[in-house]
Amino acid sequence: MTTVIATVPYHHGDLHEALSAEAFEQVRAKGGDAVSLRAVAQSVGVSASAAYHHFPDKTALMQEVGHRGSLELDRRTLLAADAVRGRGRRAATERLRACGAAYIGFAQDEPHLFRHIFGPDCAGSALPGEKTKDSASYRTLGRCLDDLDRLGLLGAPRAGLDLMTWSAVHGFASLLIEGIVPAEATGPLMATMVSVLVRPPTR
Amino acid sequence: MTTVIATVPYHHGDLHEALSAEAFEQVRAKGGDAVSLRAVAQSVGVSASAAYHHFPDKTALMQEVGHRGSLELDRRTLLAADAVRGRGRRAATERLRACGAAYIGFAQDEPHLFRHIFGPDCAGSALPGEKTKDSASYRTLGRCLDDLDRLGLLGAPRAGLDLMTWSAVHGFASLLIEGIVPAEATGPLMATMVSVLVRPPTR
DNA sequence: CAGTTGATGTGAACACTGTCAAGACTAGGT
DNA sequence: ACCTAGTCTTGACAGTGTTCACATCAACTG
Repeated sequence: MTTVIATVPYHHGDLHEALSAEAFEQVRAKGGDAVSLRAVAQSVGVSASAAYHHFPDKTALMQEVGHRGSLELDRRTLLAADAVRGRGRRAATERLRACGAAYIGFAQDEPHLFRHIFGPDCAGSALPGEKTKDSASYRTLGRCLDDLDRLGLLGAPRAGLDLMTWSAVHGFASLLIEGIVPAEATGPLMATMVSVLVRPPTR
Repeated sequence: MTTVIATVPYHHGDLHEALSAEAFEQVRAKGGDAVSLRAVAQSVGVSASAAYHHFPDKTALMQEVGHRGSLELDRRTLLAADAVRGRGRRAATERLRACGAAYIGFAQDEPHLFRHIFGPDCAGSALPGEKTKDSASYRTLGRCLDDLDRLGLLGAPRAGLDLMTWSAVHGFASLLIEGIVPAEATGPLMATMVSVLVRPPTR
């Protein structure tokens, strides 16, 4: 039991944070549809109606869960992209592949979270001000394409390529976690992507 | 109103069909999460528990709704592809674009249905025997690519292109109906797809 | 320091959900 | 005529999101 130095708020400490964190963990484990406000509240050791002093809705709580999830997704793709060093053709190509693979890998590792992030409750209205449209993972992917473009390796005009790439990666991830396409298809998919996007080496 | 000739079953006529059709309509209108077994049963004019003599679960009913939905999706894509006549370069290219646009158009017109079809309840286990993996719309898309391949217009090896194309179209449709990308992006997206897949005319 | 105030908690209640068990009705075969 | 098997209803159970009246406690006001 650590004594908190900072001014401890009223009864619980920080119920908002506690509820949000617990909800996140439960969504991650059981999926958004399977978690109930009551269960989350009980796990935190608080009455169900207490949550309504920190969130207007169950939906609001779930949206915050979605926001946490998308932060994690962004982190993973950025990490994967940054892990590939170098400025040459090989590096730029590999960076794009790694970035896409990380996106898909996240969906594979955390299917419930992934579904929830892009589910109807969260996707439409992210936290105030920010559009999911320009999410960090989208921009990370775009930067990989920029690198290729700078090297003159793109086989098609740059404009629109990021949206297409994101769509393909996202769509494949969705189909994957629903069991519609097998996990073994991930490697080939990214290989096809690269072969379609990147101009073959002139020799 | 078509009169059924076959031996009319017991009390209701064909409750299985009636429930399935009504559920389909409600999912289509309100979305899968917003329809309840009880409401469907009541609309049909029957007690809620009556449904359990025709479906083991609510999930089973919803799966049948999903199946109906995917039949409709298949029909739309096939129709769009068949509407483009001709065997030349222009026709084959336009056919691919039309096929993808129809897929996306379905999602746009029937977002609830589209979400439901590929939602966790339906996608995994379609009706007995058939994998959604080789759905008709997937095969239709593949045939468009075959046409292009026969004409030698594909800029990359044929294998894997269908999966990538499907992923992109499906992913874009998903992002679109969640409001993450704007509807105006549909045209450009399909244009980019074509420009990436189809080799530019040699002149 | 006494007292008001507003944020934060509780418990009970409402209307709803999916699901199940017990019984009523009905159709068809013997 | 009877019985069986299929069909549907009523009533109940546990669980859900949400709201209400009420308790509690921190901090500010006079």
